[in-house]
Amino acid sequence: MEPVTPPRRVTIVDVAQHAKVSTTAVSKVLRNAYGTSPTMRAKVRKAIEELGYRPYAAARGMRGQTYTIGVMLPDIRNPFFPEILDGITDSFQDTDYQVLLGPGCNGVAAEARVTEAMVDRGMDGLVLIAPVSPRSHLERIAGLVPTVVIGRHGPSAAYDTVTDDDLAGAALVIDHLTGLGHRRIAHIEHHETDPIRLIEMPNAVRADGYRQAMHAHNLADQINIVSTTYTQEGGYLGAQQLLARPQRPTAIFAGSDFTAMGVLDALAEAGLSVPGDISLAGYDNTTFAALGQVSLTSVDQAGHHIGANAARLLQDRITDRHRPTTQIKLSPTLIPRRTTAPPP
Amino acid sequence: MEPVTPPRRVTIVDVAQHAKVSTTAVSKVLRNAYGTSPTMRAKVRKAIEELGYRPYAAARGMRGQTYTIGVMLPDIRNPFFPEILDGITDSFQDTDYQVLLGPGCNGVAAEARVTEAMVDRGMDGLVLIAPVSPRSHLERIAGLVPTVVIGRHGPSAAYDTVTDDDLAGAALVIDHLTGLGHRRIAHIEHHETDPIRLIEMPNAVRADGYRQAMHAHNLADQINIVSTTYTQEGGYLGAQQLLARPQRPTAIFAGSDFTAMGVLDALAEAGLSVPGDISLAGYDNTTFAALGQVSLTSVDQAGHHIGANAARLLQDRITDRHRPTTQIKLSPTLIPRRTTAPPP
DNA sequence: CAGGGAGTGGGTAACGTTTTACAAATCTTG
DNA sequence: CAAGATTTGTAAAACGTTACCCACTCCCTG
Repeated sequence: MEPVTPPRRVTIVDVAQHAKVSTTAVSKVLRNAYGTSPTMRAKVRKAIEELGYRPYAAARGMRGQTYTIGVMLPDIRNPFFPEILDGITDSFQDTDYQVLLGPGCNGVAAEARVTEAMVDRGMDGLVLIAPVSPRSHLERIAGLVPTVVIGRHGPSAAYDTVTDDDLAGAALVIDHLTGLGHRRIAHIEHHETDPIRLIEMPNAVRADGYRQAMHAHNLADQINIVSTTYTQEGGYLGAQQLLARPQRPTAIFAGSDFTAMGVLDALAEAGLSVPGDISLAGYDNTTFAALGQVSLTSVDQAGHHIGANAARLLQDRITDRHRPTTQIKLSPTLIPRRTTAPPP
Repeated sequence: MEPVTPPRRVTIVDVAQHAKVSTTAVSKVLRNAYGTSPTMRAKVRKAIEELGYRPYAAARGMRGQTYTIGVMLPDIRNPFFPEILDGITDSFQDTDYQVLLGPGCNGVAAEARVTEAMVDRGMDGLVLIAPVSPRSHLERIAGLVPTVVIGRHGPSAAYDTVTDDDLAGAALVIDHLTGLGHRRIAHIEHHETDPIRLIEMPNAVRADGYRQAMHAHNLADQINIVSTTYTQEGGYLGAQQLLARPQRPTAIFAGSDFTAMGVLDALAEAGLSVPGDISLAGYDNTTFAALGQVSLTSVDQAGHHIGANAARLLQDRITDRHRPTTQIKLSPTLIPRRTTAPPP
């Protein structure tokens, strides 16, 4: 019923014969290269159309280009990443490049596997979203393939970066809460010990932003941090710890929306109302936060812009590998919702 | 500072020279092919290790295999797909295959672009998750590359399929609701007109399951369907329509969790309590449903199993392209939560 | 001891595209 | 109209890997 063997692919040679030109000519037309007359272009285009020819990426790869962009994203479950991804894919929409994703990178080993696989597949450019790999690995990869890193502070000579201004984002939250009259504002952070990551990882920068903003509002004595993880469970445990401390905070700044979800669970369990007893703010403005039942005040990173900028930087670097690297920092905005209100 | 040009890749030739064997020998070791002595394997392995050699996928692709599996997923935002994806990637974890994702496929044109791109890149196998493309396109692709289709009912001679038993899933919901005492149970479906899709698409099968289950419970006269889309907005509009109809239902079966979120918004706006005034059930058991603030009764498709089965079928088909096709249907389970209760 | 099978290894020709070098044809310009 | 410059097209050589075929050595069997 179905063909026993898949039909042989139409190649550039078939096109050349059909159009009665050389294979070189076809190749030139495909790449919009120099040295083609309008007449020839027309002939070749017609032949390509009639034969349904499509260039074979593997063969192209052998000569240097695969027209493929690899995007590594750490956790496909985080509803913040799709925004970035859309920004990237939209930017490559009208180019010859195809974006492919490397999935499920939780941890250094998995990231290494995926990035190496992308290099092995001859990808023309890489976007690494919020990688946790050590800097040395990122720089090695960037030395092999044009690379843009998203969500990692600290400049590099090897790769361009695009980040959210997490320092400013934390300040937005504290400004908002102090504006409402809060003074006892606690923070739940994602635990970090490695000295380089304390400087580069967004979670560490957010915690730093919290401290700086509290200082700026003369609330240094109210600084109250609990250190868990950016997960629902981390938020749950973190909130429990906060409630066990002597002076109960009137507001909690959770480092991510995921964390905030866990906090909500813990507060409900403790019989506390939000925002009646305690105000709560998150970070990332995920789909969760926008749900009517949740309506969580959160910080919106301009995800689409982040992705679009990364795509632009990558295209620039592909055309000129030796251009000096760029660092772009994008400003977040606060989305006030129903989980924040004046203190009781 | 950084190397001006990326260093030339280590090739199989370098390895062969270093190990003092032929390139053929190296290739054989790499592929665990027949005709290698333990001594030679050791020599080659050592050389590979010392030189840090990695096979170049593009070159392999020219000879037929790229060791790459492509997964097309329609909407990265749907929190149900990660489960499937994990099932797939876990299954390929310990093989030489690398899984890559094709992103952002909303619509027939985008799906065609991504699938073609995957074929062009010489992928060894494809998994298409809930594709909306016409059947003819799916069969064409499957004729070129081993393919497994997830979430599309109806058998094909060209590709294997793995689906949730949506008929049974709908029955689970109706059984649960009638068991609680409900009789006026309405359903919000995703609108579908194309005759083939009415048979093949999961949303259509769910609606059908609703009808059949209502019949089975002698509630045929209570069948009450509103036709919108599987989105939050679709749920919102659908619920509004239902509330405007003469007899208000005591329970709503939303075709997806997304839809249910919109229903919750509309009910809250109408001043109705859940489950006090109206019970609500969704489908997919997404992360949303599990949130403490939402706690939505939903149907869980065994996502991980779906993915794992798809991976297994794909590997089987790669080893034997002419094996007859298989259709696997997996049973869903109901997860009762706090949005369903006896009618008022 | 001839014949032959099993176990090892290597030589070589693809695979489909782009790049480099160059020949032929056409156009400028003094 | 000659001499150079530009345009238009081609032939052939890579790129890194694998498949196919052949050669050689043992060792077994009749």
